[in-house]
Amino acid sequence: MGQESGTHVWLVLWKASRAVERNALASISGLGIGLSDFAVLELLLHKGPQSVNWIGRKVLLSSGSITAAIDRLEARKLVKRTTDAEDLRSRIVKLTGSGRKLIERAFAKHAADMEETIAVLRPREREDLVRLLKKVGLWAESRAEG
Amino acid sequence: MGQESGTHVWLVLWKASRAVERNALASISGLGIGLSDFAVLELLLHKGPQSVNWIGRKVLLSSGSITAAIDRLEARKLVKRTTDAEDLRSRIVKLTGSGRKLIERAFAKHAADMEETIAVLRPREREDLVRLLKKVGLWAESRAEG
DNA sequence: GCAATCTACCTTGATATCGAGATAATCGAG
DNA sequence: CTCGATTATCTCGATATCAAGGTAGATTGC
Repeated sequence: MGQESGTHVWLVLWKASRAVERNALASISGLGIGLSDFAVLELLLHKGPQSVNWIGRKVLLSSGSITAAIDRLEARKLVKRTTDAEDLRSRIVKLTGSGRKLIERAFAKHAADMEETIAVLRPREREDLVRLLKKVGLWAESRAEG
Repeated sequence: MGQESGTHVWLVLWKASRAVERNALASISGLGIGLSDFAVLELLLHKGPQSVNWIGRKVLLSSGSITAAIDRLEARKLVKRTTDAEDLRSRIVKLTGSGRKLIERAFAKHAADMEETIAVLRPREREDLVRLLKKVGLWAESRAEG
């Protein structure tokens, strides 16, 4: 029994992530939005109005993708673009009333579903998992940049 | 300090997976193939010739996506479709000589890179991480189906 | 033996994503 | 003040993915 190889850890990580992602998607797709759009709305709900660019960096979308995402959400009147008085290049995105209502509902459902999805793990296990994932995640991130 | 919430565990899992995925992609994109194509070739290398359908299930691609993937690989002469004598509906996919050469090289590089990517984790930590990921992954998978 | 059903694969149409390049506003050096 | 560099956003083309539907071979029930 040798140690876990890098490829094996990666495979397991990938599969687990896919499986949990399917749970997350199922939890919100009923509301007609995908994971990216959900992430954008959730960010606006908890962090308040933000610039397009900043949102894109936070949810790991490229500049092209975040524009498309905001377009989608704006078309459905879930968010609104406003101009920043201080920097005319910057467009500030904020939730509309219906957007707020939708994301509040979606987030509550999502949180409940995610709770069930990781319910197999006991509190101590969750802490361990988070610690290990952060450790390898941060390392991988720094490697990906450098 | 309450326990880790489901959404937080999911967020950390997602970020770690994305970060490691970027490493994996960087490791093989130099050879002109993406992660899906790599997974297909790697499967053929280690499991031998297989039917299109079976490959798709193994690498978690939909029927449309796996066809497109095999088309890509076939266009680059990395794999070849042959007919199965026993079931004419089934097309058996096998590596060509150059396909084998490519994936052997790619896999070696990939394995080395993944080893470095998880090098922050000590053997014991890797085991823990794999155990926890499998636990939550299997659970999430069964939930996604049911 | 043949009709109904199933299975494997492919095709098509709709989305989502990215990267590169375009545009416009801001900043900074001189 | 003005020119070049930087920053924020958008546009466009290419790629990847999925879901649904189509075709042809295989299987089952009668």
